[in-house]
Amino acid sequence: MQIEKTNEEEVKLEVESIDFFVRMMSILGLPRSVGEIYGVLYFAENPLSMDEISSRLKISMGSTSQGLKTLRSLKAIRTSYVQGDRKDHYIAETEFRRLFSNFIKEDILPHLDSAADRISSMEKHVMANPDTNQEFYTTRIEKLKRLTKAGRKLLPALAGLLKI
Amino acid sequence: MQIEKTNEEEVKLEVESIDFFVRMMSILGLPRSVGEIYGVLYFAENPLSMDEISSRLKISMGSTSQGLKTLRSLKAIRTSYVQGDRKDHYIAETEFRRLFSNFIKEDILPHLDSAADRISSMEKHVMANPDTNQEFYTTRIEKLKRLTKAGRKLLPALAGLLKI
DNA sequence: TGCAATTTTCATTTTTTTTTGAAAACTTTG
DNA sequence: CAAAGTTTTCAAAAAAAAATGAAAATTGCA
Repeated sequence: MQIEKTNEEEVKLEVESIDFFVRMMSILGLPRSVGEIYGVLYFAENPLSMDEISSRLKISMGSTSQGLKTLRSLKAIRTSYVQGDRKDHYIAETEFRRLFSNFIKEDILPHLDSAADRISSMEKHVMANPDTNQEFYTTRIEKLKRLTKAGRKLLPALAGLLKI
Repeated sequence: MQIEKTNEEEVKLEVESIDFFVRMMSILGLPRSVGEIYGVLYFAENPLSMDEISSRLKISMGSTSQGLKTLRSLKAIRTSYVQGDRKDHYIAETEFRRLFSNFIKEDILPHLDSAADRISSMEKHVMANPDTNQEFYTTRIEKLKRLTKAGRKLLPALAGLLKI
């Protein structure tokens, strides 16, 4: 059984942490609950179980389970075995570099892949239509190609630049 | 008066373009209509007026006006004067480098600023509470500082790396 | 194995975001 | 300067996203 958080300042710290990560995650387009959960775990000295998280945040078990799933898939948290407790317990992964790299791989690159498909069908439409201003369209399509190519290179590299 | 788009392949190209940019903008958290408008303008050979955009996309003038406002504030489009027409006309800005740089400046950096405030109040709470595991908390706060500092440096530099 | 504890799923509800449409506010020019 | 054309604003409606909670599935232990 986890000891309750009683210290006033620790509670305030947790509140700030939650707020911080809610904002950060919202930049990445992740729902509020995901930020809240990560915020609680980030300053937790011990691994927390799902119902500890859910009751501290006063959010449902359903939301908590979903949020933990998202965070797990981003490898932003990991489970840790706790002696004599059969619940799963969670710890925040604090290597932001890896966290970002997973986010990019999982949430951004797939979009760039589908963008590539879209671009090649644009090319077909321009080819199929010889009597238009081909040069204009071709130039614009080239730009899109360069954009997605650059994105595909730059974004994964970005995480590597994070010296954190 | 604008000549109607009659060519079948051009219409298909426009549809792909709209789809492409709707997806791209949604990565950036921008609403569908913003992507649609940019998508129409990107492959337009001539500047388009607001009602041309709104009727091609079958969206209301209100949405169109809002979307154009957003795109203007990101400097993703610009107005162009058209002889003998009193409506405003719009052209897509196709330098993605500048577009990104504006997005980062406008939509990301402000969040990092408020993050900095949040971190300094975290520090106050840890200071105010001498009997806790100070080292643990201090280390985690340091990480957040490094993260936001890195973000503030890296993100604006990112746009510069886009050779587009 | 069977049972209680724990976690996940998912239809429904709630909340948030986006769009609409009509009125208000501008602008241009006759 | 007034009237028609154009654009913006904003309350209300619609759509999309997220949270709830209860039932179903899974898990671990006796």
